[in-house]
Amino acid sequence: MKWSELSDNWCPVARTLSVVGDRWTLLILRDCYLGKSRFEEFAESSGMTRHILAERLKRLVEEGVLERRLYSSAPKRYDYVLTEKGEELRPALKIMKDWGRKHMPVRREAKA
Amino acid sequence: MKWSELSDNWCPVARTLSVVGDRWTLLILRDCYLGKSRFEEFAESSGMTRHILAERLKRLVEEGVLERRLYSSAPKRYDYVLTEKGEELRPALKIMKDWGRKHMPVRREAKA
DNA sequence: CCCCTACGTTTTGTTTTGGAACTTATGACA
DNA sequence: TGTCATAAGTTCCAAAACAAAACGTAGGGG
Repeated sequence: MKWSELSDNWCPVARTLSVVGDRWTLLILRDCYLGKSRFEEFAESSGMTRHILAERLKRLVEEGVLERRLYSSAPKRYDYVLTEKGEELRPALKIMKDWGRKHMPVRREAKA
Repeated sequence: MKWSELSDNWCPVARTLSVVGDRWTLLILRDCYLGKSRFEEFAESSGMTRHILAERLKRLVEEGVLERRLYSSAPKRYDYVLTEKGEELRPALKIMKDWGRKHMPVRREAKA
């Protein structure tokens, strides 16, 4: 089954996952909730490749979770801000944060 | 960056995603919260391939989210039940369900 | 015997991802 | 004016993940 098919699944969880159901997308949202909005910020913070980041941002904008906003006109620079729709997923990330703190202790040091 | 590296990330959300950060894994959890526990039930309900399902179940058991339980000894049959750790993610799925209902209406019919 | 159930594994080919270099447009500095 | 820096992407190719379908295994029932 493919992503696109999931978006019309009978189950609302599946439809949600058709938008945010991969680790990179959820890490982008985490960064948004932490106040980040720029391409370079997302790339550095999450450790994902620019390739994947660009693709995920595009989908999040298409789905109305983020809004692409011109923040500098010369040179043209865009950033990404949460819509109300995007804000409404914040509690889900909060639960994942608490769950991670409780159940997934850090075992070794990592750079990212 | 790979899954394994995410598990030692400084961010608890990232560590959580190292376990449940893909659509199939979260769909398995959804099925568990709906009361399903058997391999065939997961396979049919979610539409994922048996290959992927087996791999995800294995990881969920390794991470202590599910428990593999012998429910028939002849022939030997196993199913998968939520641990307390797994139960604690239920609220996150609940939020995704509500979000999907509100923001992701079904556009066409789909079989799965 | 032969087919059925049910939890998987194997195989083969396609799609997605990872990693790194490259592009474009502009500002800053000398 | 030339060179470097910034920042948002794009392009390329190899490696990894995935999809689909067949196969394996260990019984049970007719």
